[in-house]
Amino acid sequence: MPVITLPDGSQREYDNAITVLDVAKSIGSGLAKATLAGRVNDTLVDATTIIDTDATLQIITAKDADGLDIIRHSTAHLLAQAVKQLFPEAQVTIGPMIENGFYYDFAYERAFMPEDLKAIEKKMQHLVSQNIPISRSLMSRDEAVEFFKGMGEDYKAEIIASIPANEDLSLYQQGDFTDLCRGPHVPSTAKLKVFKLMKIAGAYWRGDSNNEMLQRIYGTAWADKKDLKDYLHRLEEAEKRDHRKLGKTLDLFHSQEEAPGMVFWHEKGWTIYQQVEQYIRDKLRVNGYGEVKTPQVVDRTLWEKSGHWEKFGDMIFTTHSEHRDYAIKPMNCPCHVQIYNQGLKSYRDLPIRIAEFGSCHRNEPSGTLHGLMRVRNFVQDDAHIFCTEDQIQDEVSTFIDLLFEVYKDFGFDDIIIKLSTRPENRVGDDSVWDKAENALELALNNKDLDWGLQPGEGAFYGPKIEFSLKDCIGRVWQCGTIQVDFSMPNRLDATYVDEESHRQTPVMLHRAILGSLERFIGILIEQHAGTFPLWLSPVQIVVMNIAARHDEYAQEIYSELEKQGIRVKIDLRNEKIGFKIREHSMQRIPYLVIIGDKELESQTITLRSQKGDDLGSLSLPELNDKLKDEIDKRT
RNA sequence: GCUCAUAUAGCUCAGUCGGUAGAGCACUUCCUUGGUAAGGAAGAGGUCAUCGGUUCAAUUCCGAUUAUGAGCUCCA
Repeated sequence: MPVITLPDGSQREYDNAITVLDVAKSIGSGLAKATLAGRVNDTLVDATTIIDTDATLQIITAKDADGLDIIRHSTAHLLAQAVKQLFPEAQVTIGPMIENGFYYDFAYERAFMPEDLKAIEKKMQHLVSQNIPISRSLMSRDEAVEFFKGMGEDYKAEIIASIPANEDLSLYQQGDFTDLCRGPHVPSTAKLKVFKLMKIAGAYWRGDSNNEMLQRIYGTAWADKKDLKDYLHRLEEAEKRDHRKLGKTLDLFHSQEEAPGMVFWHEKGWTIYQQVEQYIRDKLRVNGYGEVKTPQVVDRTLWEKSGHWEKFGDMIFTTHSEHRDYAIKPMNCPCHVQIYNQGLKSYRDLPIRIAEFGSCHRNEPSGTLHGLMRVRNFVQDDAHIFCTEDQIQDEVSTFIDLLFEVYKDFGFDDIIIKLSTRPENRVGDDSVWDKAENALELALNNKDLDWGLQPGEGAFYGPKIEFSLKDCIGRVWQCGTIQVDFSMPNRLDATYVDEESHRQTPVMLHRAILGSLERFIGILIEQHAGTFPLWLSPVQIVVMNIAARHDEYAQEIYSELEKQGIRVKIDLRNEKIGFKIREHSMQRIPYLVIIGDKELESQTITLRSQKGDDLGSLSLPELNDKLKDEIDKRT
């Protein structure tokens, strides 16, 4: 006699054990039709699951986030069924749902082609129209291994074999296709209507690059057609913001075959770069950092001593001269320790904060290069803080404040924070790790920040906090970081004298806010879709004439603005004003100044915004004030 | 680094089922001096990524290389 409690608190009593779907039916036929699954006592289950005791129940439909997840997961199975029907030799592996959709990995001797994708999608549609019921059954582990081996599904059998023997496994069957799965799934293929296969890509078996490569088919799936259309539209819009595309059309930078992973900054791009660098330089100065500059080519023995050679040797560019091997520096920290080591340091000197915009080279694998986001030559807003263990928490806390201040100035407030703790392979005593991890965690909690834990993801020398920003396509890029390092100061013989006159080893904090300036500018380009706020705009204002008789006055205005330090250009070309406005608007110039008879007569200028608003006529001092004000506010 | 795809004018892209290529924009010259997102005309511009193979003939077919793109793996 189960009593079912619904989310609104109402209760229904049934004479016998009853399925989720039957409960839905008893509420209404519309709900029954929409039912995809149920949440019984906080556990997601199939619609066909039988409830035989008192329970709370939420009917899951496509309107619930969980419902959409289930649709995506079930669509992955539908994809696998279609592939097996079209390519019986293909072996299935795994097929989870992901953000916006799903994928399924197959092992197949021949590469799937785009035409195959079309055929598979058609087959999927066909399976949907057949309204094939999806049913769940249980099997012991060993039975399941035999079952899949018998079907020639070696990968599936391998997955199952790695599950503890005493566990029963659930299988989902839809027509001629059976897959191992935890579920839940939709009750029949007819519930899956809105999907699209997106692309084919390689993916390593079990995510290990030592294993063979499988073929992954990505798809997107939604509750209704409008959502799919919106999603595809979002992708199109995101493509327009692609920093590589904007970098070209806005003449910011380029790269070419002779220097893969390196950036040729053009005048306009370099102007942005310098604005960003100068901004952060000022921030560091007023926050107690001293800026330094260290060599780019340093004998490899230093890198051997620091431990980088052993761990990252194959990614370090090298050069040699007179029988000595040098590394093109992949990072600044060992050099900063050399500066720290000049002269004896007292505990009274700590903390010492050393900053550098040092050009670093890392020979990143060719397949990972990506526009400005992943390059082989980059500059970080890098700094190292040498301090005592007791000073760690204060330094971390102050750093986080500074980081948020900077991100805010750049218009970012959606920041993802992750704390990475001790990995298996590490240096240093556990007691020291305890102390460092606690310091980082405490600093985060004292600020009431949301953060995620990444156990085991810390660097070999210490735990770290990572701060990431999302780009326009939802890709997450790590920018800021603060890492505690117990290893390098010791390896490179850094010491200080404590209160009792004893030599101690300082702790070193590695920290960056923007991370790679290259990557950060890539994110800025996408964030603003190329239309930068005035303070970052490479060209802030363009002065243009209506006709040749206005040249002299236009030139005067131009010179005055230039004297004020405004990044101004002048356009006196023999073109119609509409043509010039179009060109400069497309180049995202924030303000356009128009000079004609009217302006010449009244000794004013007419101002037009990038968006196309007519801002009326202003005197030169008024214009200067307006620009200065906006630049200072960084809006 | 791995899988798959791509590489044609400064840019965006057509095209050649093997017979040395075309558009729009940009560029140059001339006309036009025009008030808020494209005024008109003419002209110039390409060893079809590189190297090799097949062929009477390769930009086109095949192979390798390099770079780029989408993923995977990696990221001090």
